[in-house]
Amino acid sequence: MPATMRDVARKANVSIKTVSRVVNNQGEISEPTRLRVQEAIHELGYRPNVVARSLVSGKTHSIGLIIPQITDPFFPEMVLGVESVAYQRQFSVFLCNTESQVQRELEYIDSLSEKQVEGIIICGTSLDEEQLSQVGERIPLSISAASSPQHTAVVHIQVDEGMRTVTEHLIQLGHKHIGYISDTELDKHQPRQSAFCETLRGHGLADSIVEGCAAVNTIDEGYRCASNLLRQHTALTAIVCNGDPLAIGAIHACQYLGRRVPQEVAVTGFDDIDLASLSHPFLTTMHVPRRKLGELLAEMLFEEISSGNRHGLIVDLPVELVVRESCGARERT
Amino acid sequence: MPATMRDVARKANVSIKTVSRVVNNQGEISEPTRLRVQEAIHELGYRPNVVARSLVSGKTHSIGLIIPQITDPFFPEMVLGVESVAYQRQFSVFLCNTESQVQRELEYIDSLSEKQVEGIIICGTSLDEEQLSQVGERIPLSISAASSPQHTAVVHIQVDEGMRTVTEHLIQLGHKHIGYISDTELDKHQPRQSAFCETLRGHGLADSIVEGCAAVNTIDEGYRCASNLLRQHTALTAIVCNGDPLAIGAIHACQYLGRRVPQEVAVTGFDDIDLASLSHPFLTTMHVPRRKLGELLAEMLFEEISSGNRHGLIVDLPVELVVRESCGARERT
DNA sequence: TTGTACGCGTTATCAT
DNA sequence: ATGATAACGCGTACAA
Repeated sequence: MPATMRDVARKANVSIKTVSRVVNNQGEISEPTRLRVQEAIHELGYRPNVVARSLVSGKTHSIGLIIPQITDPFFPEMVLGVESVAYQRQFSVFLCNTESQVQRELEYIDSLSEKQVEGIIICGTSLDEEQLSQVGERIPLSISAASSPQHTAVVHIQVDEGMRTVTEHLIQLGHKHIGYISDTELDKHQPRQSAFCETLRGHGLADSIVEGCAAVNTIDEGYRCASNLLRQHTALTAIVCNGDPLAIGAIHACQYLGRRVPQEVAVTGFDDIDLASLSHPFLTTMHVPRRKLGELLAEMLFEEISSGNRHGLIVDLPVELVVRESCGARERT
Repeated sequence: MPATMRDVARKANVSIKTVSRVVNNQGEISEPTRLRVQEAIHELGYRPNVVARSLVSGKTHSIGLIIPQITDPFFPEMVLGVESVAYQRQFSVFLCNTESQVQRELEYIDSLSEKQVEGIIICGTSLDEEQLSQVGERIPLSISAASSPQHTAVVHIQVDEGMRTVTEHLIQLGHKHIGYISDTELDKHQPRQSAFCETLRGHGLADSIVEGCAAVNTIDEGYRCASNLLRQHTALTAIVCNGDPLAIGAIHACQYLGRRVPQEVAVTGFDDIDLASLSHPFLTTMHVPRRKLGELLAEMLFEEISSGNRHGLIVDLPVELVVRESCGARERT
């Protein structure tokens, strides 16, 4: 049973309010009583109870961070970004791992708001615009997403732009039969996928579109999907992957099927995780500034928290093509 | 201003206590009033305020998790382990990233206990046994460490055993001049390092001991240290690294210096992160069950939390040698 | 079955 | 400069 202000007050022969004053350095206090109080605090090992403080102030100095999977190499850096700016602001962050389950995401949102967090950051949500708006209505919300629900601050990673760039890159290298593998549900309304399709269509390659769907962004899934794709569509000379792990799996699949990368099949990734510069061949991919993403999301959230109103800020985060070896940009025959 | 129990009570024409009863499903309540209350709850969008609840119960249903760096590939899986068992128990976890700074670790500990977390898990601490004991004295504490401070539950990763195994492996392959690279301060009292030295000594190779110190467990640091080591000690035919990223950096250094791995220089890692099975050559390393580690730490913590007393449980977590290519176990000439 | 009154540890408003 | 007292939102004991 830790000591309370009351205990300190008794020991120092002062009122509770006086203790409160020295703890928070507010108001004028005579030097002798201040010292008496501080001594009592020290002797009793008194530490303020933030829960009680929060009940009064209505501020918990904590936020929630919801992500699908911390083991997905995309997220650690982004979490780092969030955590570091939260630390600067003296906020604590609840980490919530949904394992990509909508149900769990909803549970976490409820749990967090019951715990009176002052805001929530969601990255890689499974919720729709409607649901996000509802959440943003009652609590500051900062998300990374393609759409821009009302009441929420959002960071657009320019992922469609990026997908267009990669696809153009492959077309320029002479590819006409290009496959697409994604870990998000295949759906022409997905900005990435539609960017991919439209780029092909823009070059008169509409008929060559071929897609595969992975359950999660892992090497194994990439291997599985690419194997299927390559077996069913022998004309394929390139595979665009929406995630580096998928791409690395795809490269393995090519190697297993005896199709050389990049000479016979070109492969591209997305995100530029550490693995991308260590795979063989080195992966051509889109670089996404993940730490920056986390920092931005956090800063936007704190902006809304401190200002007290939901401006629904929107920021674009550019991505950048990193040409390495897996497309044979220079050697393709 | 969210609705409170009082608001609900007024709306439903009942006392606060009655609302409390239906919210917590306790006591007998007549069906009509229960319905009235539930309707009021729904209409007002009432959500219980966990902060107030915590103040009364003294339980916050949250724990703290302190790690050095989430971007170090060792930690995401371990964090996953902790988070998933916390989720099962309906606990929230505060993620605290110290960036390996003692100062920050101490700040986090204070902040967490002020926030009344019910326990703290620390992995990769910079604190000494004394400091950890003090923390464990006033709050359930679960750590992964080499020593076993009082009042704390600890998981021993059998890392000295592992280091011995790797070293033996190299000696058996005929190596006589073996270097050692670690990201922890070089100190003969470090269990890993002393296991390494003693194994060499046990085989009459005491004179060949050579060590390098890395600042952090990264590929770049491994590259830097291994370069120095190889230049200063040309007789080296093997390098033991206390971390896979270091080992991968070391391999790069060998390649850069024109020394083939594993034919001319053997390299071993530690931890068996994903990278280890993707590097070239594939890395021989010690597998550490990281998710299991997180789960264990969490379970031990919850055990102490629910039982209410500090038994200071101690558990050993075995590691396992994974022989891949980087030592040329079969091809060495 | 339902309500009253008090306490949790802190901050804030007014006095003194 | 210091103190008494009432909140904050909820649970619990004890009544009714």
